Amino acid sequence: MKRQILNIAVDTPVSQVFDYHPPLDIQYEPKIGQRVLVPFGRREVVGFIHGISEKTSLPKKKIKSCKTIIDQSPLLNKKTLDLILWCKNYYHHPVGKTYAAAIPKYLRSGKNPGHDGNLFKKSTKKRKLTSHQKKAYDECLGLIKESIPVLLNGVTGSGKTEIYLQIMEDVLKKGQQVLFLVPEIGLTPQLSEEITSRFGSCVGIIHSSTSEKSRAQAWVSAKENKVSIILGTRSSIFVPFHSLGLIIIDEEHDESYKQQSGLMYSARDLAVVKAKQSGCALLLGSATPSYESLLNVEKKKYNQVQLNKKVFSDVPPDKKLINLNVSPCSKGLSGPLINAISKSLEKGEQSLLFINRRGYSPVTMCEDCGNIDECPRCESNLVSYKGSKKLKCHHCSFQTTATNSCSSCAGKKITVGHGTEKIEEELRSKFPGEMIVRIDRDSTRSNKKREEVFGHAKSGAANILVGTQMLTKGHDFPNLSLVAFINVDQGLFGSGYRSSERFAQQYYQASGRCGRRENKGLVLLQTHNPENEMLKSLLSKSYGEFYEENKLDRKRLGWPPYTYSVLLRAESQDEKKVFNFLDAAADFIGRSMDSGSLRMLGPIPSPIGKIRGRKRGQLLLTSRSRKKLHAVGSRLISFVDEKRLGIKVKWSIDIDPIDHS
DNA sequence: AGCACGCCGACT
DNA sequence: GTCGGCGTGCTC
Repeated sequence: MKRQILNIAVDTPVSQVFDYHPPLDIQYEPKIGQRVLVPFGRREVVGFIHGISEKTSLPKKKIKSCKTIIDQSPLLNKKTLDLILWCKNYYHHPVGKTYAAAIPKYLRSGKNPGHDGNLFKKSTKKRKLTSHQKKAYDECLGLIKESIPVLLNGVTGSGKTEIYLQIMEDVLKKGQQVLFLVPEIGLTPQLSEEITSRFGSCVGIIHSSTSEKSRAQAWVSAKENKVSIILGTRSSIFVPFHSLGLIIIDEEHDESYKQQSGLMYSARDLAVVKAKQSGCALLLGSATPSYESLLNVEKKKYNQVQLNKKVFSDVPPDKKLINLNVSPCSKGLSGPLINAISKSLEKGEQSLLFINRRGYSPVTMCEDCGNIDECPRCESNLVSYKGSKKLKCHHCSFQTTATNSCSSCAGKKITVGHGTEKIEEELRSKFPGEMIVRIDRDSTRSNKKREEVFGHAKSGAANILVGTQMLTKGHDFPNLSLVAFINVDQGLFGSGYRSSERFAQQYYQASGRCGRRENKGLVLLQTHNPENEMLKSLLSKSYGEFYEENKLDRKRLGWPPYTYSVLLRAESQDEKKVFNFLDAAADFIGRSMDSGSLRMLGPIPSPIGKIRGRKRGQLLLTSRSRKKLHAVGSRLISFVDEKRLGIKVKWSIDIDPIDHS
């Protein structure tokens, strides 16, 4: 009898699997999904059994034998394998690289984590649902059985979390497991506390600062049905469950569900695939759903449950525009805004100022010669930091000490524009003695600092909060009565087709958090375009109504979700190599595509044309037909592979990119 | 991705 | 003479 052939996926950037014989001294019967140790070139690597067959197209001499089969029972079950396979095909990613992206490093190195023991359940303290919550809960429960995703579209403060938790409990009672995905755990500590305190040690937690070993432990525990819940960030979508009954995607609109390098998957989209493949329920939740999901509701691909009532009934906040053409700013703050903050302080309430730019100022310019400080390695201006007296690049690690005089003409340098640091400085000068807290990536670097800063913000000790989008993500500030957007124009009218959606989400998320209980809130928006129709809609309408209006532009211009898109990127020190590659790709696509069904934009230099000394370019493909786009992608990859076009440049393909840059 | 091989420049 | 730079090619 012939020896079996095992098709092994190895972590290497080629599209093929590698054929091996089972080990000579066979430990376990080979099964798909097991890890194996194989000789590969002159090293030994861990691979995965991807297929088992009787024949191979290779000469027998070339085929080596596996050294060992690591797992007795496969590490990866059928459902996880199906998802990995789907990923490989959909995202046009090399087989072995797809396995590598899906599986924790600890397990990929062949190690086994062992168990951490005690699995007791804590008593669950169920909260009583309001009548509106109960209605939404009942609807969700009914619709979840229809085997299509349910979008729980519930305004900020409507108590979505309690609904998730009670649905979870129902699923757990049936003896099934739950996967609860969140955008970033660091941003929602209260949620993980709530879940662990209710469900105790049958919860496995996976996020960016979970150790490699604990991550592996959570994986294996889920597979062996030793934990009932996995709470985690996007990579948890690949956890092999023993008997998964429900996936919850909290804040489904959040862009951090999309991986931005390597296997550029969307955990939210994969959840849809996984739920379908494994026949489990899927609940997506948001106060500001993505346009993709809202369109899916319209297309009846999702069921929707709406929850428009807050748990604590409140008066909606007043919303006002501040016309910056009439009320000039001092370092970003207009007179009316200063007055509003004063009033809020007098009442002992909190103010939140939103500005999506960290640092002191985005531009530093010489007053005399107009010279602007730029990064020597990137096509980007250096951001000034006053606190640390530095100029930093936000695209690479470059930083330099700030000087007062221009390097070319010795003139005086001035800062142009404002970031969180400058707003903070101005607030301190206008409101001396008040506790002001700045919340952005820079001020929350360490766990300790993050806890300190958020602690002050949440306890109400800090009267004024300044921050980036970090502030709008899932935090409750009980004493908040004023929310102000410093630079509306940059957000709402920013470049990229998604900027208005993104700003609307930030706006509704932040403004939904102000004015709880009886104190009426106020939302202020500083703008140079007070007559703009889109801005007026934002103020007078709900998120859903704004979407109905705003989506028409997206549809008219043919941007996602009304079309699908693929972005081919390339980078190299040598700009010629970048465009040789992209031109060849564009030429190939031009020759092979059916006219009309595909739109090609580029090749063009990327919006940031150079990062870390490497020139960057891109080629965008859009189409109404996902199928066609996928076929073009496949052919393009084989073409690049065959012609070895990719050897001189670093290139990548991004399926369903979140923006076209 | 690793890792080796191979072919050119500037060192003891 | 050879140490080492990184371009090229292969891994079942």
